[in-house]
Amino acid sequence: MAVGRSTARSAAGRTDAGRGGAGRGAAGRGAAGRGAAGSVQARIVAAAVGLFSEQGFDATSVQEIVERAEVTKGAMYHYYRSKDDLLYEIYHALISTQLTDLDRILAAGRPLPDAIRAIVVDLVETTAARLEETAVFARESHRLAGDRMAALRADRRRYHEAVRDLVVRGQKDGVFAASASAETVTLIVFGIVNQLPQWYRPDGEKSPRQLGDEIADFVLAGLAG
Amino acid sequence: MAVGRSTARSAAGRTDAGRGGAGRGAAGRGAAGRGAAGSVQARIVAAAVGLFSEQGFDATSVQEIVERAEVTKGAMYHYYRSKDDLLYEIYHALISTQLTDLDRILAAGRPLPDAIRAIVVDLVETTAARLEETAVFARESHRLAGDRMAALRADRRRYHEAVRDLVVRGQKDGVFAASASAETVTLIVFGIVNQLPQWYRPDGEKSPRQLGDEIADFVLAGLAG
Amino acid sequence: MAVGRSTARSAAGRTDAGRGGAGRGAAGRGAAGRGAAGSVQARIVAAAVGLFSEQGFDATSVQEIVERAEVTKGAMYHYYRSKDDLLYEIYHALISTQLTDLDRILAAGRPLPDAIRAIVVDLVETTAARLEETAVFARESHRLAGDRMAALRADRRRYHEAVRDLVVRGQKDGVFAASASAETVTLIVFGIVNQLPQWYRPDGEKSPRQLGDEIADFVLAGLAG
Amino acid sequence: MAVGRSTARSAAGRTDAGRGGAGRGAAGRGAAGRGAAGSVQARIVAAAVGLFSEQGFDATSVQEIVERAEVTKGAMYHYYRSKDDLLYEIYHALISTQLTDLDRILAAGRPLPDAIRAIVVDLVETTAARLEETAVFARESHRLAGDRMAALRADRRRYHEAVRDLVVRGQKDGVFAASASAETVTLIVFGIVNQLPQWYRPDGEKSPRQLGDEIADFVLAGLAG
DNA sequence: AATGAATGAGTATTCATTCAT
DNA sequence: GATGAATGAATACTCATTCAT
Repeated sequence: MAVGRSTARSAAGRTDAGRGGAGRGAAGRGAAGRGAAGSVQARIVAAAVGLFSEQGFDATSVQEIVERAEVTKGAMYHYYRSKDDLLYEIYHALISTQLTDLDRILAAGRPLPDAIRAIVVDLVETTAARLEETAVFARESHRLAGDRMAALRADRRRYHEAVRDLVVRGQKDGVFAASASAETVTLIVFGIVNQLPQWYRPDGEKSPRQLGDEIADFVLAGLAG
Repeated sequence: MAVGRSTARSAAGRTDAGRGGAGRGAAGRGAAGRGAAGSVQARIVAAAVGLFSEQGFDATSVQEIVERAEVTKGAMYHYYRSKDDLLYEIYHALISTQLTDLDRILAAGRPLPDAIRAIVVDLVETTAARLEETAVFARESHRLAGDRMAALRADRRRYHEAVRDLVVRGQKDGVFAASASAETVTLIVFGIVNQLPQWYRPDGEKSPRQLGDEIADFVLAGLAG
Repeated sequence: MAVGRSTARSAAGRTDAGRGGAGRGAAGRGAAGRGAAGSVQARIVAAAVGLFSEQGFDATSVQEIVERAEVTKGAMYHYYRSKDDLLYEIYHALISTQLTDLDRILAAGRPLPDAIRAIVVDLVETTAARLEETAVFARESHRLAGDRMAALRADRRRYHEAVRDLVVRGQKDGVFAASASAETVTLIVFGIVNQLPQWYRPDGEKSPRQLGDEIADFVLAGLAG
Repeated sequence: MAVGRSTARSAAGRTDAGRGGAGRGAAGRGAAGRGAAGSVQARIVAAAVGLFSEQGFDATSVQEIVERAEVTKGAMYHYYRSKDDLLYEIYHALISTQLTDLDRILAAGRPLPDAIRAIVVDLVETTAARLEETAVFARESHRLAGDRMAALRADRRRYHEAVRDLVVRGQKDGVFAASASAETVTLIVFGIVNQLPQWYRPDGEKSPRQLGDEIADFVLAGLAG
């Protein structure tokens, strides 16, 4: 759904509101006539996420994307200006969700260790729910360079600094040990999350919640020194 | 030097050994005639590592590699069968070094926490010394899939299992807490190392040794529970 | 106005006449709602002329035309069958005006040198007033080849032959020298006019009238031998 | 031949000297195996000139060029960086020849009317010999805009100014009348030449020399006032 | 040991146009 | 009268690789 919202930015103006509601259950001839579900935009983004995560951005051709999405190339370029634009949508959707969660957790004003645990668990859970997006993001993060991506870089930095500040406060208050610098610990935490798609398997025995707790245990124990 | 050894493996059949000992003397001429230092092979691999780490494997053209290496395309294909072959060399050189170090550390038979620390510090140090190789490795690891890369996959798994076994033994002996599973902890450790190229800057204030100790502190504290 | 008349000819069947007289009043609404002046058709043709003259026909996309005209693509295809159709309108409007002027001049029955001067001055003046149209015409004249353009080719030939006949008569009467053939002189005159858009600048110091006289002086001196 | 020389600029280094001479009569397997004559570069340029003059630069696809040249697309891009590069070569070859001729004529130091006649005749003759190149040049001259073309713009301006200066001197000396400005006359002369490809037919009854003299007669008569 | 010409399949993107609404 | 989604063929250009020399 967040995807739908964000794609509207590059689509010619038609938002989800214009589609989903009542009275228009058929969602257009095109969608109904295809095997795949969802709007044209959603199908394109889903196909792109899947392929980018499997093969990498450069190794994925636009041809492959439109074939998997069962859409013509022209249709794709009707909604997205370029292949890069598609990547932007993917990044944007992922970061937006996580930032919203972060703000909610910070607003709750819990004790530091609880806040850290909540953040780690949320990161692990949202990442587990969006393994492919995270894989793409981690692998192609150098593409955040252009002007287009400036807002996303800022979002990412805000998340990073929020976590680091929590660690700093904990070290000042004596709740956390200072053996490792707050910056290093923060980088470690994001490093762990970014690597998750490399090894976490959703069909494994551990639930995302369990894994999140396990990682939070480890991180908090490390912070306790 | 390790690079030199490994490239012989992939030379298209006309390896040094195949040419007979006599021709050896001429090898230096090409290198001396160019502005850059090192043998032709070394220059090619160095150029490839640099470009792969900056732009990714797919985004790097053979043309770019030979231009940076100041070598003709024909020359490159004289030494390497393909662009993939170049990637193999890079992986091989990195894994070989780290496995050799691992064996040395294990052979020393130190107490478990010391061994873990030694491994983490060594990984951080060798990674800091080969940031680009590690960046390539982490990013393009899915390319280990083919037959060609089977040996490398096995090496990597051996390293992984050695570390996990140390953790398991520590948990059995009660030296380490069991709150996080040995497998998860191991994956976390390699995750941290693989992410290092994303944020470690060699010109920063921390030496690799310091950083290695800091990370080892964190990991051991996490293991201590 | 000439444009307005001619476009009716190419409208896809739903011309004003076809719609019935009643609907006429609404025609102004669209124009008033936009920033640009003029009817939708006039805006489209003006945009096309400008772009074709700046970039050439092939280098101009329909998208660019409708953007400059502040019109949707669908609207454009409502009025014009194709991009070629637009070119036809431009040619048609230009040639019609000039042929009308020619007939007026010929009908006046002045002495030969005066008639030649009047024609040259008129050509220079109407060309200066429609520099862009002339630029398009001169550059894309090979597109007059198709069936569609047959009438325009005939018009052009009539103009050419009228001028040549004047020269022939002058040479027979001894008013003009015969050093250069009448055909060559005629081609030279049209060549000069067709090239005008390449160098005549409306904001320069010479008025079209002055320039026309200067060129007529030159041509008549050449004819005088 | 001039074409061959100029293309060497963008070819990888192999000049005509490396081909044409003795001992290599076969001119390479590729050339001998094809129906068309000449080196790969010459065939490509010839095909491009022909198509550009027939259809225009934009209307001509690279595919068409390589098909007519009986060359693969890759081969074309081996020798020319882009389609624009091809245009540059065509312009360059044409302008170079004409400038060389101009310098020879100016160096002869003949009386003004004779010099003007020599220039006009030479322009008409070289243009008649390179009708297609001139057609392309006249039609696509707006492409001289980019940085790449700066040298060509300068050459063209030099030619223009040389002719204008001759006219100015003639007017000062009283050899030529001043009814039309020197600048206008110069523009007229080049206008006539640029338009030549539109109507001159090499299979017609007039030889280039005859036509050149006829045009020179007309121009000199115009100048005499 | 090394060159550079040549290949041909593949790339992302743009195009004029159609059509249901 | 006008919209905008959708098409599919065409575009210029790049690629890793081969091969005769």
